[in-house]
Amino acid sequence: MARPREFDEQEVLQKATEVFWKKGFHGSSMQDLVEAMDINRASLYDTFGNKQHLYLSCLKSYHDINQHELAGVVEGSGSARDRLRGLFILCIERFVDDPDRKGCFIANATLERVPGDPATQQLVCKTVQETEQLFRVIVEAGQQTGEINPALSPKELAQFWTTMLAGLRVVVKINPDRAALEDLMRVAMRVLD
Amino acid sequence: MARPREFDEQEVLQKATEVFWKKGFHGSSMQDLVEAMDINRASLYDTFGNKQHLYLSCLKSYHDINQHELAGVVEGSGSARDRLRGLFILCIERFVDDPDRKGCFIANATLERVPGDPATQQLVCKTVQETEQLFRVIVEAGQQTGEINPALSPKELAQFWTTMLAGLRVVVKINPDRAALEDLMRVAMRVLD
DNA sequence: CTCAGTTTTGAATACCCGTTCTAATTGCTG
DNA sequence: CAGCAATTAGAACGGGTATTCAAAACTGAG
Repeated sequence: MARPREFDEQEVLQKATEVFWKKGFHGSSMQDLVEAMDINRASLYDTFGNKQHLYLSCLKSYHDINQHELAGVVEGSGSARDRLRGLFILCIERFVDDPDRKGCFIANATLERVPGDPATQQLVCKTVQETEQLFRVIVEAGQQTGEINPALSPKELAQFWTTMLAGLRVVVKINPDRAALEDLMRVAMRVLD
Repeated sequence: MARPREFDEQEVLQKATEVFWKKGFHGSSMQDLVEAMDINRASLYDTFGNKQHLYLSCLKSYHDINQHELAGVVEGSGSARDRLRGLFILCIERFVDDPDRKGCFIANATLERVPGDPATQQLVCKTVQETEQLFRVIVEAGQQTGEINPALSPKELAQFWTTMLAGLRVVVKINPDRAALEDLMRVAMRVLD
């Protein structure tokens, strides 16, 4: 064999994600990325292809981590309504705790890159479907226990919640206040009655 | 006097808006703008300052047109619920009818430029407040006529609707389907009961 | 008809972009 | 320890970036 890598691929990908997340695709230069990742230009290109490909790798990594975390809440214990609240509170926490106020990387990517970048669009599309599915699982569970009005369409409710979550991801950029965001959630919970 | 301008300021500003709206701030080059506006570089700089300043002028122009249109619906005739629906349907129409799927310029600007560009942030902040105020007017009218549960907080309802509208502005990028968006609106209307 | 005042023109500025190249360095295998 | 193979370093590439400049073109007032 030959000389081994001096860096951990996941580790530097995480650092690149921070840059893209904060500055967007066009707002991040390769110079920014090289400095943040603390690896050489050539290593970057050898390992991650080009800027576009690196961006997608970051987006995928972010998506996987996030979706896994959300799925944990959905599969957790508690009533349907509690798990629904838990989902939102988790997201709100992430937004509010970030001193850089980067919001949601995927939401940012959507508004910057869709339409125009089919690869990003595809990933976002997948994310939306998965998020809807998470909500749907909760709704259907809640309808079985009687917590949620069984006359309502699980699909439409799931889409509503997904939209609401997307809205939070915009609003949080202007008003990153935990209490206000949780108030919003409480109002939105009324559609379940 | 001296030589007069060969172009109409509002007209070329509109063309610049299209570019920024479609490609974002960093995604638009001065070359793109010069070509789209069909004026000379120097004229552009003389009239609009620099790229950042032109961007803000576009954003302000878009904001004014949009807000004026929405205010028209709010001040129009019909029940509170009808006017609420009217507001959403107007926005949905705009999104769905656009072949470029640009979404909402201000939402795009928010996720690309906030935080980091204080001037954009300030304009977005103002827009959010104005939008909330529009919703609030409708809610309070509806509570007087008994269409809307008077026990609910007008402020919180207005914020909820604003968030919902923001959510639509993200979702529409992925699924620009009128029927689906109107379904979302109908679900969201349930919070008023 | 002159000429001051403005706009237009198109080139030029200096710098940053994403990407690639060559050469030097390194660690593992035989 | 020799030699292979991959990684590293840092310069170099052509082209694009936002912005400015000097000169030409133009309009209307005196």
